[in-house]
Amino acid sequence: MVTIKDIARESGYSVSTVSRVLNHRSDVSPDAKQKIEAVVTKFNFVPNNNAKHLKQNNSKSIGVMVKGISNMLFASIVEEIQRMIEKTEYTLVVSYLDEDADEVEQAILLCRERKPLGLLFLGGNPDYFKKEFAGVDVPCVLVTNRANQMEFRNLSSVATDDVAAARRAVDVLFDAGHEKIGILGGDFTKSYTSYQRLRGCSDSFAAHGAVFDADRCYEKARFSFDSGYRGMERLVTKFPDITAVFAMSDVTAIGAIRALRDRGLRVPEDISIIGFDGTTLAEYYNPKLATIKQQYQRLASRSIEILFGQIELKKEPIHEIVPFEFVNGESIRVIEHG
Amino acid sequence: MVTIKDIARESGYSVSTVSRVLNHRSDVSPDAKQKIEAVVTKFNFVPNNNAKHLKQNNSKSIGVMVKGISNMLFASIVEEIQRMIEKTEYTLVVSYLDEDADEVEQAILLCRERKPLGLLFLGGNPDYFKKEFAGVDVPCVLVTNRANQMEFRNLSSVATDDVAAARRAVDVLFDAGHEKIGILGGDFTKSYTSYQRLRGCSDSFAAHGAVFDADRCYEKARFSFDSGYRGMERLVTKFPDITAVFAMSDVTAIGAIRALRDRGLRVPEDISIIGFDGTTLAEYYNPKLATIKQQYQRLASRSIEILFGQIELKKEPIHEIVPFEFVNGESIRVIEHG
DNA sequence: TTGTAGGCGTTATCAA
DNA sequence: TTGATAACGCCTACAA
Repeated sequence: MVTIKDIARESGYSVSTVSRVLNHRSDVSPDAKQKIEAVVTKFNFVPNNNAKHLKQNNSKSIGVMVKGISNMLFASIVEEIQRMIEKTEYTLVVSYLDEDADEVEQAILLCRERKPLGLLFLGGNPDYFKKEFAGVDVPCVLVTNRANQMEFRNLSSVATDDVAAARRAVDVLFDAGHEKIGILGGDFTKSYTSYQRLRGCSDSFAAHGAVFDADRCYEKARFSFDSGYRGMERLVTKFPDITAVFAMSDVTAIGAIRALRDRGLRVPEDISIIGFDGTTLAEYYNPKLATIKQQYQRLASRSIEILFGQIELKKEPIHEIVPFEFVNGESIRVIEHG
Repeated sequence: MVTIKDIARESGYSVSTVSRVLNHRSDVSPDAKQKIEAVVTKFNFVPNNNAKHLKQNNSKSIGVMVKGISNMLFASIVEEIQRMIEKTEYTLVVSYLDEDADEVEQAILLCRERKPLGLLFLGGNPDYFKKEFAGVDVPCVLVTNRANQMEFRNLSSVATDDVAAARRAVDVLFDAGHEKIGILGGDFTKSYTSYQRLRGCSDSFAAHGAVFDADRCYEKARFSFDSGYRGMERLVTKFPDITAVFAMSDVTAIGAIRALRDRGLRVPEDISIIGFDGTTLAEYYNPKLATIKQQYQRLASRSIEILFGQIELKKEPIHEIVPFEFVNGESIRVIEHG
């Protein structure tokens, strides 16, 4: 292995001068710079990151805690973040967690082990934050969930307004003339996102003078095709005269559609469905899935900008709302009441 | 920051004894072990990876080079690998590359920077391997592509037989009575996988006494919905009497189906489609997509096993073929020739 | 079974 | 503008 010492010996300069050249510092003569760079190229030398970071006690890395492996929205956001980070000198350390895992506990572990300069949480549960977040001392951004009610000086958030978005989804169903509406969502005792969206649902029910009975019209489903399928089976069994469903993710919605078709029910003729997230998949599915679109590019870019603002410019935390959008598809039937 | 010295001081033992306990070595008295572990827990101490790896000059990590961000098969494989690696003391360093990027060049960079103990290539181009792979000196496994014709003593492979699998896909279309068959695949001058699958197609054409005219029946499409959509538009334009399409990935196939529907063509009534990869998506799509299923769990598990065999047991490279499987769906119409 | 000391490759401090 | 030297936190001979 070729080290900085080899470069020093070969170029005739000292280790310190080589280090200075490597780090693009100005207090080096052009002459030395040029000679050393030539040797570096010749030996194809790349500094040892471990040594560098041991000395500097940081790793120029950003940790990303992703809650839910099958969550396509998060996959898109990660992809987007990856693309942006590539252009910088930072590296990304991505950790995939279970939908219901304790992300803050994991984050604390990650910080100990990898010393990232900042953290991005894709999804998060405020309970965990309140309980343990004091143990995290690097700048963080909570993405897709709001964190404005928690006053941590190192926690920003970039989120969609889940209550309003879910309410909008259910409003769409009511407006299309549906009254027997079911919900397919996460475990709202564990997932704050699911809880918020559930609130949106119940708001919509209330606004339309309907009674929201979670026992009857809510069924648990994780964010996967398979779980959506099984959740829909249970929902249609306990709520047979259902005419419309709001699924809290596109993936869940698609699993649900398949379950309905396998029972001989058509979408949207027999049952209407609206999803959530607005992933590319929704657009390409048959029927094209009506959904609430979260602007994932925007969520990604703002998260990174805010995080860098906190890391490099020591800015104050910001709590930002990124607008959602209803995207119609072919999965909702309008019922004419006569 | 709490270091091994703090633990030593606090526990009354020396740094080396603490180190021994940390590394689960046997030459420590139960007494010392217990006391030290208590202090470690109390202080929530986690060793500094940089220091550890600097000394050991490796990072107990496995690099994964993923060619193609939107490739759902690769995503499934990565997920599976992640799950298996979690149980070991290794960590994963995942690099996402463009479909047509030079993965070997990137791998060499990664090795310099991160010193992984082994490398997994999800997708790869033999040209790049032949040209530069000699520069990689850690054990590697090429996944989904064969590497048996290249004799590197540190390169194994676990693959689906792309030629046979693609041939099978086109055979299925011929057997269903189709003759005007189009192909939607990658750039076969750059992607070896695409090239192999193209060969399988042409074999099938030959076996059925048909002329394979790539200019007419082949259209380029990357492994994304969007690209499948546009590729299909071009294909149907230049080959208007087409009745069946083999798309070299499920994602491409779904993009293609949407393009056809947007032109008022139905699948499978007007045009039949078969995909490739056998991702969960194919199963949940409407119509359920006929596809060639690659056993991604098996590809993942064998890759890891073989890689660990090379790393830890210094085994010889292996070139393994994992069988594929035709999975029927609702996207192929059988034409009765009368 | 335990402790001492040296070194892994780099950067930072200070002196020249 | 340069160079010598001391860290960074950990592991590992080797000695006790």
